[in-house]
Amino acid sequence: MHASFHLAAELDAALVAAAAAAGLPDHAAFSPEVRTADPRHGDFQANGVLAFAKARKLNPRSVAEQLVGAIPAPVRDRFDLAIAGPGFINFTLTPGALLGWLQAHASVASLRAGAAAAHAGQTWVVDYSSPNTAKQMHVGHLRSAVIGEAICRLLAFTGARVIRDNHLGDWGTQFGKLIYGYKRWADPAALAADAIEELERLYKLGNNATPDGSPELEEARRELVRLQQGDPENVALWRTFSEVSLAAFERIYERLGIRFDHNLGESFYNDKVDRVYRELEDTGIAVVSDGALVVFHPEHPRFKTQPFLVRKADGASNYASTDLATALYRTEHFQAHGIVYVTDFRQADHFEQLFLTVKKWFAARGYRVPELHHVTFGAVTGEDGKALKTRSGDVIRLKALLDEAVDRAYALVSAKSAELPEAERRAIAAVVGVGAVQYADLVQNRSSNYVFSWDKMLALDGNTAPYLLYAVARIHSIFRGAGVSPGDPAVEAAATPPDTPGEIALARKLAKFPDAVRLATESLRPHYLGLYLFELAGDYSSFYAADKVLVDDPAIRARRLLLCARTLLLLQTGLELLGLRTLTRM
RNA sequence: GCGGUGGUAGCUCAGCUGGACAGAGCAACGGUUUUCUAAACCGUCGGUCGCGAGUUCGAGUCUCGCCCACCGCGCCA
Repeated sequence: MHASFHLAAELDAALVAAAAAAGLPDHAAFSPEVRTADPRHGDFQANGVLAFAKARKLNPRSVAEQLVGAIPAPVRDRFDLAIAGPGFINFTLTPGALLGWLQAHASVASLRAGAAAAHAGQTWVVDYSSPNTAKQMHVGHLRSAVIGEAICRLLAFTGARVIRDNHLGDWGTQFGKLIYGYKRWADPAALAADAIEELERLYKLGNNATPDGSPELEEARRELVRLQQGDPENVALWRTFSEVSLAAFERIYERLGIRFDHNLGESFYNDKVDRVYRELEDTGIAVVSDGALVVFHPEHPRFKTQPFLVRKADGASNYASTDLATALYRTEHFQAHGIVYVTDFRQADHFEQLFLTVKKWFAARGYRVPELHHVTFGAVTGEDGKALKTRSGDVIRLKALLDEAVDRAYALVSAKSAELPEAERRAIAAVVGVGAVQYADLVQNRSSNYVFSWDKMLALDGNTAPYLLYAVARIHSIFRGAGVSPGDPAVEAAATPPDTPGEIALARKLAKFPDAVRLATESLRPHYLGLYLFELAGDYSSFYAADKVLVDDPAIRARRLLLCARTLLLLQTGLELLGLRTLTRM
């Protein structure tokens, strides 16, 4: 049976064709707007008829009737069609069509092939995590890393070549203070034991010892100048700071399933900012103001007076300089079609100015202008509602958060599954604990702030990773009991169409996976996929409670095993897209 | 002052870019296991969608005004 991957897209195309076939006036302007529907009404719904008819003073219901009458047979055969309300067209998959869709999409490769059209042939650079070196990662660093990685995986799944770039904060005035502190108070034993902890201590000492206007601050500045001029001792120190920091970051990234292609920090662009200054001045985009090189955007209500400061009055670069150089490098060297920046909302102005400047600059020089997206997210705040800041004293270390999550998961798995050997319980706890932290960040719409709370971030029931992982584990358990592998072709060929309410609800949910992926990717909001997976796991759990899989009737058994196999495939694929690992037992 | 984001059930949050009676988790209360993993399932309770106007066949969603919270706005990143 014919079974396109993305059913909503197929219906959209069918309605456009039907509008032409029915000879609707002005049909080229008709946009069906097919989307997933409330299950009470159907699987998909065309909303565009109302607006189209209304604008042309036509009767919406009669337009809908003409469209329905002109829908081609291959579509009509697979959906129950209904016109409802003022002029919605509802499409409900028939049981046979559900079976066809499930049988047709049996592997990750098949899903990927169906989804890959969205970004085929494109290269996307994702700039995420990007911590400052010589500092521990704390809970405030979690969101960028977790959301960024999910976006990378979604883009790759939908066909893009993805370049993961960790734009480290490895350059700037803070290194003068750190070197100042290091040269006076470094403790070799502490460095050997926990280098980054010691560097953080030394930075604090250096920072406290160099108040504004003090001779000590002048000395710290001289250390920075020496570093920038290539003084061997300071360069060697700086290099050590970076290596030590990166090694510590890698241990966190490994636990979160993140592997960067590049760690091109700010220092990498040191020798690339002069070209930025030159081209911005040559094109007249930047001007000198109060000694600094700045960009104004006269067409913008605010940025016509609020400057984008690309070079400081003392001639030094800042993050605007390096971000401009970075955008150019990504466009020229990586041939990026799109660049995604995953940082918190406080940098919204910066990126808006950056994007405006890049577009003008690239257009003036004839460079291709990539798509530029700032993926913002809210801050993680303390109980006082204020953002957690690196310098505000006792911030919670990311490592400590993950450790605590794993500890709590271990206690739970030991209580629930005491019969499992300890090593396996440890392994399960690592997946469940870290997954719970990742999922907690991914299931929430990223734009709102939230107050940090151990209990919230480490919750293990409700809409959380363990709920999804548990559904996966139960499916594996069924296949162990059945003695067949998920996706066994002989079993699936014997399947009959879904029949019970539980089977049908689950099958209908499965067929909407493409919409969830599309929505999450287009909007760069992974929580849409997270919510879908939660609903899918819920439908599976209801089905599981209502309909026993391993029954004697071979046809019923086969179709339920098909549903189990496909739920497993989509849950595993979806969780992997979010950056989570899965389990076969828990 | 200008601008950004947010304000939805007791708590934490969704709400697919304007669609059908506003949803979920937690909490509270009640029920389900001699049957594939009860980390589950089923049910009950619970909302002036911050406030007020407006646009629309239709508004939690768009426009305007106001209130509250957090944040940004020239040499930190």
